[in-house]
Amino acid sequence: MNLEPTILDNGLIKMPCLSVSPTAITAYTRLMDFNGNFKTWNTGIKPPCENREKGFISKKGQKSLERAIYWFLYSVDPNIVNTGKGKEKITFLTLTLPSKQVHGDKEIKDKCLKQFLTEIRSDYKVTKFIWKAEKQAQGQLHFHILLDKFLPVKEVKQKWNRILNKLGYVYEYHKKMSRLEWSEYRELRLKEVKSKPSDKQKNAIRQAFKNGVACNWMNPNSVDIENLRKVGNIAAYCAKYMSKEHKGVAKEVLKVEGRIWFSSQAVSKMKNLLLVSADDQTYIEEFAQMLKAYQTTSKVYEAEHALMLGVPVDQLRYKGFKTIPYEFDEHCNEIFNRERNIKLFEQQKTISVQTVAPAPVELVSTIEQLTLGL
DNA sequence: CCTGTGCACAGCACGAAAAG
DNA sequence: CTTTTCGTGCTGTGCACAGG
Repeated sequence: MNLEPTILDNGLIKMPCLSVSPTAITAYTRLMDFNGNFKTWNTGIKPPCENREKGFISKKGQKSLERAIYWFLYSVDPNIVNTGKGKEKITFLTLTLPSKQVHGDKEIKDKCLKQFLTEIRSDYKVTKFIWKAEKQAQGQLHFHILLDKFLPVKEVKQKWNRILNKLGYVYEYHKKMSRLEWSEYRELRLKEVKSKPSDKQKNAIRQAFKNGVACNWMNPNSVDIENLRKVGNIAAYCAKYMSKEHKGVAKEVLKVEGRIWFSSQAVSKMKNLLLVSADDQTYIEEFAQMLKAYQTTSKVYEAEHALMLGVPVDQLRYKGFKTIPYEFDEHCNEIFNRERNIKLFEQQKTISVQTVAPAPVELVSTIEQLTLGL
């Protein structure tokens, strides 16, 4: 694409703009008049469309979910995106139903998920979160939630079970499990193990039975907190895990009624920074220099209407680029009150030069890999 | 890749009231 | 007192298709 502004026959300008995300910078063109107002390309004809939910996340929904995840992680701690440090500041949990789902998806979301979110907001001061609803193979609704605090599993489990039992899900579990003798329970659990069970697994089952009896089967394992310790690229992992596309035939039982995902307002307002060079070409010129610096790598992707540099802004900052990273900082201050601390960035510089800079130039073969997080 | 468009409505925020 | 529910206003997403 062309990085120079061009004047059209109708007097409007095709203006190159930059969209800056934590992980990439993309150049594209927008239509402007001479007063600096954006104009739309289209003719004002509204295309016919049916705004109906499909039950599955769309391609576009996937993209915005991924973008929300990247911005969320970056706002909690830039290191999570840049170097992988800071995992202890977030929680990635899965909420499930301990017995067969008998209510509609909307009802469960309204009565249980809504209340759960309200409570963790007040109890743990959670302000940023993203949730995604999915169905398991048997059509059981469950939720993945990414949030900005480190939560204690035990408490969260009790909380979720208490809330769930408003609809009777814990009591149903209790009724089913308290009937079982140890031998029956063991048999049931061993069915889940595909290969020959190890001693460790056998012990775990025995312990689970003991725990179940101890709490009268009223505290099922309905909460799972993902252990992120061994995950290298948290951002890519979460984005992939949460926004994974539904494969194969769109089965009716796997459809989710109503909202598929949502982010809190604090996350919703995090949008990519838009840079327009109205009077001078400072931003575009710096972007061109950036492209030059990375021209031999696979970080540059050119499409017909877009030119993308898949390098994190902070990394560009350490490379010595100033203007765009500075604007990006200002933007971050506005949308999530990041403390502007030059010393912090100087410290990061020394760390990041070692952890980020020597990264081998890996082959990015697809646009998906390059743009993950946009 | 990026944008805009418009409608319905999910669901957030917040406060207040009710329930425990 | 704390927890839960309810009411209201309003934000912003999903949807398909248009443009570059």
